[in-house]
Amino acid sequence: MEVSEIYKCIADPQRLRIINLLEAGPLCVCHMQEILEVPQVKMSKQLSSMKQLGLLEAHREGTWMIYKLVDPVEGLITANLCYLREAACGECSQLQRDLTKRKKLILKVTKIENDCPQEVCEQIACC
Amino acid sequence: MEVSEIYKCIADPQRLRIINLLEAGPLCVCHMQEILEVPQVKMSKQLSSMKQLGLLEAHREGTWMIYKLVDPVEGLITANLCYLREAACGECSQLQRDLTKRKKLILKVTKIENDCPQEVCEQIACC
DNA sequence: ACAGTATATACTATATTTAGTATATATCTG
DNA sequence: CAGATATATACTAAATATAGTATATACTGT
Repeated sequence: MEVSEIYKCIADPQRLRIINLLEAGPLCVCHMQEILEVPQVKMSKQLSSMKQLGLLEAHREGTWMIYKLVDPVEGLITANLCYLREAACGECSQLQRDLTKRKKLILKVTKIENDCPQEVCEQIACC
Repeated sequence: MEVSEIYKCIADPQRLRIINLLEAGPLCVCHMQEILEVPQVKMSKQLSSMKQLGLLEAHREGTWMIYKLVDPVEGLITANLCYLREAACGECSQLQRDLTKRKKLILKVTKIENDCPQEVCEQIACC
């Protein structure tokens, strides 16, 4: 995997937002969709292209597909996210907002099915 | 200037090589052309697009245009270059080779016109 | 004013990326 | 097995980016 591919990936604001979310923990497609407010096709296509690139992995859990970040180029992604989350620009504050939204969503989902321990849900958003 | 624009810029191997060169100091178009071995049009167009983006600045010196890096987003570029120069991938070693080539070229150029102090040439490659 | 060198731009062809609609697949539930 | 939910894919239209050829501009030295 070439570094230029990684940069091409994070050069798209939408994809950067996906990576930002997944860096905080695995998520299923429908939750990402809800957080980023994008149509299903778009989300699915972006995820599958990033998976093909080797940047993401996925496994099925019932009808859900849980995606997670692989970050193969020795933390290049992590380093940049770390940087961007601190930075003061429009895109950067969006990343922060997405993370907040992610937390709220996971909490909400956890409340519905109260038999699932929150630690688990926080990690894989399984229920 | 949006961060995604910066990433879009370094996502192109050719442009990354240009940025890598300029991070080591200002250079004129013809020298970059010689180091990267690309046709004049391509070089010129890439430089002008990066200039329009606000990533580069240029000033004329005789018939030469000297370009230099502006790096406006608080060292995002510098941080990544720092990272990439250490990394072990094809693109990364190319960056190292370009820097070596740059040094040699500047030395060669300096020898021809021996009335110009080398310190100056190293910095702006003026002669 | 002219020839030479360095650089930029206009225009065009081509390739790559993105977005949307419709449809397919996979899994679960009753 | 039928209906519901979640996700993926095929196909197409549209937008963007890239590359090449030819031409223009800007400056220097004669």
